[in-house]
This record gives sequence, structure tokens and C-alpha cells, in this order.
Amino acid sequence: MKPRVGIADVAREAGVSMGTVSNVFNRPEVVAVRTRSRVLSAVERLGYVRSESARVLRGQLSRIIAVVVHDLANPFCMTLVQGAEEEARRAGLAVMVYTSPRDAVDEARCLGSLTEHEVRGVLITPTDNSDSFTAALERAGIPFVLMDCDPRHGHPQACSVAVDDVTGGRLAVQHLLDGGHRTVCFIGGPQHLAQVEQRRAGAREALAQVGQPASALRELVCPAMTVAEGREAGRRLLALPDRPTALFCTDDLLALGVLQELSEAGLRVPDDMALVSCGDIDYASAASVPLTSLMRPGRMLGSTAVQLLEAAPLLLEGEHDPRQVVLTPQLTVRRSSLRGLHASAIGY
Amino acid sequence: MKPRVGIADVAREAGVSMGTVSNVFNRPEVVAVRTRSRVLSAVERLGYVRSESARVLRGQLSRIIAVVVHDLANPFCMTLVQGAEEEARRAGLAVMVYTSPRDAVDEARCLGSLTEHEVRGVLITPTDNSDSFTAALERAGIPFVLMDCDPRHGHPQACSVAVDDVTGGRLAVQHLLDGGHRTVCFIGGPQHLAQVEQRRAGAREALAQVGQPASALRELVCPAMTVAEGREAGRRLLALPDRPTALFCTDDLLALGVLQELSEAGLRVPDDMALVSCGDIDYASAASVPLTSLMRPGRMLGSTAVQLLEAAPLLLEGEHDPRQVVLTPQLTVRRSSLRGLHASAIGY
DNA sequence: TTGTAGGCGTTATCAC
DNA sequence: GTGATAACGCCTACAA
Repeated sequence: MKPRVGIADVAREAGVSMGTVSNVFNRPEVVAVRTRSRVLSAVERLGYVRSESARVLRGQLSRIIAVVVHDLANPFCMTLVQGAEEEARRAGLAVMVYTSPRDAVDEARCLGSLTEHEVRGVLITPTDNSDSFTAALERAGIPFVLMDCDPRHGHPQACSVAVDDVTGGRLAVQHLLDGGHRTVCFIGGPQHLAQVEQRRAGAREALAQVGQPASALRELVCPAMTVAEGREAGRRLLALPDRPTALFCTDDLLALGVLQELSEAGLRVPDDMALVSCGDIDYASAASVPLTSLMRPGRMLGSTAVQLLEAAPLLLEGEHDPRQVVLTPQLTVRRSSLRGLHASAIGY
Repeated sequence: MKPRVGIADVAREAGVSMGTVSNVFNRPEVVAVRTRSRVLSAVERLGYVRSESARVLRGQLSRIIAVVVHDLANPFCMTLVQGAEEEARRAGLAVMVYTSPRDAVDEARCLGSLTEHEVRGVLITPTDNSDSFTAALERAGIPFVLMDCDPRHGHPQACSVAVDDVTGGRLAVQHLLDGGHRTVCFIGGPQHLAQVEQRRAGAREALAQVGQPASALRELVCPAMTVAEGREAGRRLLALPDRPTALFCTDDLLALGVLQELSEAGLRVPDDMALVSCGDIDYASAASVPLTSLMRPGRMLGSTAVQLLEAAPLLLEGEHDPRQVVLTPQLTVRRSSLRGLHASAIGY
């Protein structure tokens, strides 16, 4: 085919040396304006594109960051990727996506890809067993940022972006208490999910603040965050003696399932049961009753993670000052939590 | 820091020459088994990783493919990315993600990133104005595959993977007709969406097959695929004189909105109104009534696209044999379309 | 089968 | 401000 046009061709076309062409791109301020524009027009004419490979080979930082998430089909993970992509684009970086390795072989492959491409940094949503992964990154000298990690479990040395789910849980339950409810049912996901435990802690705090005993928080545990489990939880809720009048679901899918079950049983939301959900705007508005929702800022998690990654190399060599950002979730009030008087009082 | 360990170090450690080490990776069959294992163990000991940059610079194909989608937060686009990532992983390729450029500047930036990284190929979901983009790729000699494109609008020279939405529409409406319905309301999205028009065509075919006049298909057009527009469509549906008894929504979000409106008006699905939706499994099961749904195989679209990309270079030089794969959507029957007798007849 | 040497396109360093 | 030159790490002939 046609031989690739390189920096040498541009230099010849513009009547300058290779070094000057390189300077036009990398240190524009050092080149005379006239020369620069001559070079630029030669670039245009010849359709020259820089070779990222050669740059990196020569020792430059690569312009690739990697994002490793549990599941590319999960809406929340998606918003992480979305936020990362937006911010990366702004910074002139390209984004590679990977799903979290499931076994050692997988992990080795992923790590291999990351290191061979010499990615500039990695954004990870940590799993139970991602420690060996981050250790390997550290060994390889690849910077990384944890996204949506458990703030306590702590990789205390690592940069991270987390969501303050304790505050989130508190906000949600406070809102219900403000609505006049006195007992709240907490529908949680799998026990081991740190984020869920934190929301529970926040919920307890809120009750304690108004002097309610711990027993005012009834709990139902779901083995998974799915609509089906939500329905099951709904059935258990209905069977509860002394049924609470308010509900805090720690996941949109659970909330949707509960809602289905409640309405089949003839209970009305919010009149017979107030409901606060947690998660994503789309799911919340897809429900048959618009859901009041604790929104977790996934996009911002992603974009902030990129910013941390970019800021990290600026730190002094060997210094341990990992920035650990914690974002606060927002409570978006919709109809599912507002009954009668309370609703009209605040204008809904 | 520590100097990078290169092929030379491995060679020294293993007591062979650089060429042999290279051969171990690139043409293993040409190296003696004993030598090979000696090299491999040296690699292990030293923690050697190949430099992708050097490989590519030397003229090898890069191991990166790019996926360009409209919106990284859109569930369907996500399934495309997911499918692509899975297949790419199998093939030892890394995946870069981009969102479709919105203007010329954006497009130039995206193209620049693609060409500078010398990606091996690109997967695109075409937009109204993506022709200049594909043209530029062609000029740059970067192979690409169209994903979920309009099979008619035809980039006839390009590889593509599409969904046969005509058949999809036919399947959906045939199912409703099988249920005994005789008039069907078609709730479509924006007119210019090729996929929607095709589903409409399929719906008409189904009616024609049972001898129903074209007027048996009532149509409501929605300006966007959102829950809110679905509610609006629901209101219009309720106001329709001579209201049909069956409904085909060309999008899950629309279906969810319609469903909300119908149940508020006291209509029961499927008893008073049968409903077939179209899209994604999660949304369908999140509805208050499980939705019968025309499933579009997004993941397979993505993985097939990668396969086409990999197969393309095998074609003879200059030959025009773009493979254009068309996948058939599946109708998944759930409760929303099955009333009384019909339901029990097929075991629901 | 193994070893040797040249060059891929850049950038940094230096002398001008 | 500009021009020449030497790496960066690998792959592929080609020679042994």
C-alpha cells in the first residue's frame, strides 16, 4: 500500500527538520509562529497522524486508561464507565473496558493486557477478592483508583472514590420519619455487601435521632438484588405482624418487586405504605408509582476517579497521600413516599 | 527506578539469543520444546511483559478494537459493548469505548484517537450522520463493522450486523392475533428510526396474512422512547374511539409508561388489553405485569460484530465480500399478552 | 534450530 | 529557534 507518512515526510514537506516538527506538537511555545503554521499545514496536506506506539516506546506515558467493572450490563457499572469516558475524553485519554476477572487465569490475562498496553492507570470496582489484582498493579507500577469501594475495608493506601451510604441511609429514613412514620422496614440485599450495611447503619442513626428504639427498624434480607427477590420480600412484608407503614429498599429492583406484590395485595403506595428506593433514575421512574429514591452518583464517581488518576502523579515521589473522595448521595423525592397531608404540605 | 526487563534480559537469563525468545512468543512451533520451557521460566522469573508499543511500531496489527455507541448509559448499547468485550477477550483483544461524536470537532478527536492508537478495527452503531465518520475510517484503512444498522439504508460495501425487525414485528403481532385479537395498536417511536419502521412493516404483514385490512393496525407515534411519552401514549390510547384490545409497543420504556396509565385508569393487562413490548429482559420483568417481549439480541450483535471484524482481513485483497449478518429477534412470552383461555391453553 | 543486525517513528540532547 | 543523531524494544530476514 501507501507507505505511512511520518514525521520525516512532514519535515521535508514543510522544509524544516524532524525535531522541529516534533516540537510543534510537544512544545509549541518553542517554535516560531510562522514555522509552526507551515508545519501544521504540511501535516494537514499529508494527512499525518502521530504514532502512539512510537511515542510510548520512546518512554512517554500512554494515553489509555482502563476501567474494570463487575458487569458491563449492570446499569450502575455503566454509569461509572460513562462518567469515566466523559472525563477521559476531556483529558484526551482513551478508555479501555474490562470485566472483573472471575478466576486466576482470567486475572492473569487481564493483567497481561493492561501491562502490555502500558495503560496509564486503572479504575476498578473492587470485589471480595480483588486484592491480588491491585497488588499486581502496584507491583507493575500501574496507578489505580478504587471506585465505589467500601470506605472501611480500606485499601488505606489507595486512591478511591466512594459513596457515603451511611448518610444516604440516614437521609432516606429521616425523610420517612419527617412524613410521620414511626416504624420503618429496611429491605436489604446480601449481608456481605458493605454498601448495604452502611445504609442500614444510617437508617438506625436516623431512628436514634428521634428517640426511636432500634426495634423500630424491622429488617428483611434478600439473597440477591432482583425483582423476583423483591416480590418475595413483599410477601414477607405483608405477613409481618404489626406491619410498619414505611419502607426503605436498598435497591431499585427490589423496590420494583415489592411494589408489584403490594399492589397485587391491594395496598396503595404511598397511602398505605410509603416507599423510598435506592439507585438509578431510570428504574425509579419506570415504576408504576414514581419512586422517591436515594440516588447514587455513578457518573460522578467515574469522572472523579479519572481526575484522581490524573492528579496522582503530581504527588511527590513515594509520598503517601492518596486522596479518598467520598461523595454524598442525594435523596430525590417523588410520589412513593408522600401521603396525603405531608405531600400537599410540601407542594406535591 | 528499575529498568524495564526486555527481551534481551530474558535471553541472557535463559542462555539463548533474543531471536529465540521472540520466536517462543510468535512462532512457538519453531523452537525446541526444551528451549521453549527454559525461556518461559526465565520470563516468569524476571516478570517480563512484552511491549505492545514495540510490536505495533514494528508493523504488527494492534490488539485493540474500538466500540463506538450512541450512549454508554443506554441499556441496549451496553449489551452491545458487553457482547463485544466477551468476544474480544476470547480473541485476546482489548476493547476501547467511545460515544458517537456529536459534532465535527468531536468527530475529529475521536478519529484522531482511533488512528493514533492504530486500532485494529472499529464497531459502530451508525447514526443519521455517521457517513463522514465511516468514510474517514475507510480512508484511514481501518476496518469497521456496523452494529444494529438499518439493513436498507445500506452501506452496501460494509460489514454489518443487523436485527431483522420486520420479522420481529410480524412475530409480535402474529402472537397477538393467535390470542384472538383482531385489531392491534402499534405504539412507535420517532418516525425516522429505521428499526421502528421495520417493526411496523412486520406488524402489517402479520395482519395481512390473516386477511385483516390495514386499518386494523392503529398507530400512535411517540416523539421519544421514554416512560413519560409512554404515559402520554397511554392517555391517547384510552381516548381512542373503538379501542383495540391489543397493543404492540416498540420499546420497553414506552410499554412501562402505557402500563402505568392503563392501570391508573382501571384497565387490566392482559385481560382488558394484551401487551407485547420490545427490548430488554430487565425492563420487561420490572413491570408490574411481566411483559411479553420481543427480545433484540444485543449481546450477540456485539460478539458477532467482533467475529466479522476478525474474519474480514482473511478476504482476498480488494475483494468486496462484506458479510452482512442479520439476526432474528425472539419473542419471549410472558403474562402481559395472555388472557384467560389462551393462557391456560399453552400452560401459563 | 539458533544468533545477528537493521529499522519501525518518536523524542531528547546537544551543537549550531 | 533550528537541525542532526541516538536511543526506546521488538520482529524478521538472513547467515550460521
